[in-house]
Amino acid sequence: MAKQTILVVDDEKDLLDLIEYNLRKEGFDVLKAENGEEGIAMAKEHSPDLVLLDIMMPKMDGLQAVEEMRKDAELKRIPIILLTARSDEKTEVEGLNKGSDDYITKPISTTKLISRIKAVLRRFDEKEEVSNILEVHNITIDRDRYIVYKEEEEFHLPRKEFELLFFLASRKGKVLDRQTLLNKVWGDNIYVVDRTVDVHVRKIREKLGDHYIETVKGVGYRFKE
Amino acid sequence: MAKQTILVVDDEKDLLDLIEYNLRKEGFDVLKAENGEEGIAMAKEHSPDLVLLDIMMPKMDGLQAVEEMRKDAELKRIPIILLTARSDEKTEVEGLNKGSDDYITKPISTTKLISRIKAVLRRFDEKEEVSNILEVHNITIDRDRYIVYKEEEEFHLPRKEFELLFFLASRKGKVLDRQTLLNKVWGDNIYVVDRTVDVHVRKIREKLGDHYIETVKGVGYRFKE
DNA sequence: CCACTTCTTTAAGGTTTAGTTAAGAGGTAT
DNA sequence: ATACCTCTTAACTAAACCTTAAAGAAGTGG
Repeated sequence: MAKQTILVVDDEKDLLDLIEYNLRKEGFDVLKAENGEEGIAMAKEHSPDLVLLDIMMPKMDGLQAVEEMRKDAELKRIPIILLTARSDEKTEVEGLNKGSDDYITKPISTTKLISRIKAVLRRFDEKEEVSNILEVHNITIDRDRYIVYKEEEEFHLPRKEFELLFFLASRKGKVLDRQTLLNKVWGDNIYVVDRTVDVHVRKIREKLGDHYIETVKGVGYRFKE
Repeated sequence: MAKQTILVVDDEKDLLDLIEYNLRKEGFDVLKAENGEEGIAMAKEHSPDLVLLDIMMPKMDGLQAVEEMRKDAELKRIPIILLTARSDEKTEVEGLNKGSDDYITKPISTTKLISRIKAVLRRFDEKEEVSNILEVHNITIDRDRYIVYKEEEEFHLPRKEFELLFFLASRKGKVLDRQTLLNKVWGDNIYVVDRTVDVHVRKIREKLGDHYIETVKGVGYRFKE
């Protein structure tokens, strides 16, 4: 699966870096902003999967930012977790009322932070009724089961091969260059040489036959229509 | 859906009334008890959908009450949320170990209380969606009795192994990653390392054979279809 | 048809992930 | 108290997977 992006908004640089470090270690992509205004601008530009928002900030405080985001059509469905210096019931209630999805008090335990983030993301994922089953040509790619079916036969591809196939198939017909594939399947900040894509394509062809993924020389690969 | 009933057990009458008021406003039915004993009696009589339990109480304290409930076949699957005067890591851990499902510290924010209650209920609803008796392959998993039957043989799995098996079996075919399993079987706010899942899977395989739970490397586990 | 670029294929090595074992902390039952 | 469970963790092993480099094949443009 492609990496999920988290926007962290906090005016304390040190904390920002600490959180970034921990989130990246968990495999998230991280965006940083140092005040509410900047945060909102960044959210609009990058559509992160979740926003982690400090309440106490200059320029525009966290609560205001929550309000802003909830008013904005583009942003209103992005989950928000608020951070605050100490447990402050009043603010907390206010935050939750304004539309944040969870609330964490400093000092932050990293484990707790990560698990809350994942819990919130999962809750949102479950809401989306996206089908995880693709049927193309004579094969079925079932992402719930991680199985590819082809004429009664089951193929259990390793994760990267499966994700690559799934991604190509979900964009059937469109030519995707190697960099795009790397970004979407491997993740934005992961550096691997682009030949890696070729090798995976080869493995897929080896298993399923070569009539599914087409090479477009000089550009990339395409799942045949 | 019919109204869900919540049993609130607390010796402070004022708080009891306050909570009742707020729960009713949210559309719950409310039962009240003023000590552990009374609470348990009431739980047996009315089978509430959730119990909200103060830890500090005369007669029988909250932790004892949790224990009692977890031992009782009728009551053992009713979710419990504990209330306590202040954050106390030790008691919290103890409470969760004894089998409560969540933990809230006073003073209580109404919003938070409601949202935790709904979260816990949601988790349990998901579990209850399926019948308590699953028949898959040649085994029967009976969650009313906590027994797995396999060709005339009975297997009494420990709680966690059982719940894990049950959860996997109830989502037969779907690959579930470790984090999801931890959250659904162990609970959202409980932090254990994900290798714990592996160990439990191993124990299950050891007892029932390894043809039920499949590993999907890099992703998670799946109950074979 | 030659030179050049881009892809394919192979195989090895390194990394990541899962399996396994054992030990310790708690709890429970005798 | 003692022995026995259950759950969790750490540490080691084993295996699957991913990545890379490099050599050969296939296209492409002059």
